[in-house]
Amino acid sequence: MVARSERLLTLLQTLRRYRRPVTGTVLAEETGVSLRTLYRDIASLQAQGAMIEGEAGIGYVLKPGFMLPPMMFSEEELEALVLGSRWVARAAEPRLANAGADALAKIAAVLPPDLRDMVDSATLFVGRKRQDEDKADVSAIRKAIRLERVLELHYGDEQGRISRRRIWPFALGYFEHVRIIMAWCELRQDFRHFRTDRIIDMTIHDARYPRRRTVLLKEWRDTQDTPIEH
Amino acid sequence: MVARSERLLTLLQTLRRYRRPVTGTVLAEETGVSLRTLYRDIASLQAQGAMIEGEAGIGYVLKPGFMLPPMMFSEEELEALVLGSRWVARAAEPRLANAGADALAKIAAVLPPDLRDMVDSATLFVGRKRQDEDKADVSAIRKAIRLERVLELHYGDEQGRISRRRIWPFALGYFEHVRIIMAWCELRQDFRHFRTDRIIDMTIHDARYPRRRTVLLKEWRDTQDTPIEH
DNA sequence: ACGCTACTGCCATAAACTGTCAGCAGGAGG
DNA sequence: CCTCCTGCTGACAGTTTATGGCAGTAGCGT
Repeated sequence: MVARSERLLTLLQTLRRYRRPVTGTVLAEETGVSLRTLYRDIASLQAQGAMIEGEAGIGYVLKPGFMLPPMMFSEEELEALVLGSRWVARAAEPRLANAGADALAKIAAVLPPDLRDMVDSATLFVGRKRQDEDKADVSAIRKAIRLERVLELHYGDEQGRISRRRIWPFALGYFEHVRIIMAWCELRQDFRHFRTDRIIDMTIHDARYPRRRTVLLKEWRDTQDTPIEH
Repeated sequence: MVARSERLLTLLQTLRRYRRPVTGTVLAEETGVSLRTLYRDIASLQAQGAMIEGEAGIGYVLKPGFMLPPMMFSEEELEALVLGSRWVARAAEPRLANAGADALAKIAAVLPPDLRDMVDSATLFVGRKRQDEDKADVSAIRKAIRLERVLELHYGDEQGRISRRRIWPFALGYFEHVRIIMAWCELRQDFRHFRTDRIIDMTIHDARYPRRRTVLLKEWRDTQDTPIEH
């Protein structure tokens, strides 16, 4: 049942062990299969995206890199990967940054639609490492964003004035040592951001807010002078 | 030839579309296959690590998350993923940080040995985003590290004194706005770090340095008071 | 008790895979 | 130019595997 796919993985491993070109005959012997079948296996791997180069008179070479087998990631792990790749794409040297952007694009390409917009709304800012502890339940905020739920906040602003607001959160950002919720504020009828460490109390309403998170995100981006994405 | 694996992916997609439990009969119809075969397909997916839960009288539910199909990553893309995951593991909120560490472990687990030590030596520090432009060819440095080659530097120190050194580079780090090479310095017979923006000129020698990069890395870690890895 | 459903074993049939043989094409070396 | 080595494709038969239908067991909810 899994004989074939296992053999393909073995073939990749074998191919990676050699640095020099390897002839199909050798590969056929090592994988315990006929030459004809090996050619078909190579074709299968190439069809699946493996960067195998074959030249007549030379042999096969696997371009440097690695093929990840099918892997299960939880939603949070996926978010961590996306977030990390994006950070690399912004913060690293140009060459590595490009690699980060490519990796991100590859992952996003195979994501189903309902997870793909997480790539957009995962985070927008990047900052330093230390995080202050605050009482706001970040996973609850994340959940509210995912489910497009109205969030009611008791919020203290810069002058210490406490207000009560209903907001439509659509993204969560990291900036310096605080987390920031990007949201539409029902009170101000405009986009506002809220520092999670200034949240005194919060409630997630059952009601969905009347607009799509992705639309809010896009409109918010359009209001920005300097686009966040390159 | 790929009919089966494609069907399994379709099955995952279908399973993810529903939020509620779905009966096997429905899934069999949607994937165009008999009920018996569907049970076998489910078993295959579970064997490959998919978190599918089936309960008699209820149906099937896919636990939140996503199964990545086999994907080809270049060495640099892989490095970007590793680097990004590590950053998330260190810098993000605890919950996301754990997810980052988990994702990193999952990837490292399936990496062949020759790529796995890249997980260790990829980078050690994390800093802010802006990078100064400097003339040192970072990819060349990376290559010297990978091949364990002696690197000869014309290097200007803090006081502006120019020295010439042969070093054994074993890791490349990011710290604040500069990149730093971690290396064994032949001149000082000790571990030293070198800012890439202070490199005036450099040459990669053909000679390999006489020790293993991973050993140097481990020894250097042992000399640190505060361990870098958690 | 009843209906619904997940799950397993069995078996005949259909489909895919595999190996052998044959032939073509392109690079390396004489 | 020729020869050798190698990648690559097609055709065919033998083998393996996947599939579907059937029967039966067990768990969950009403």
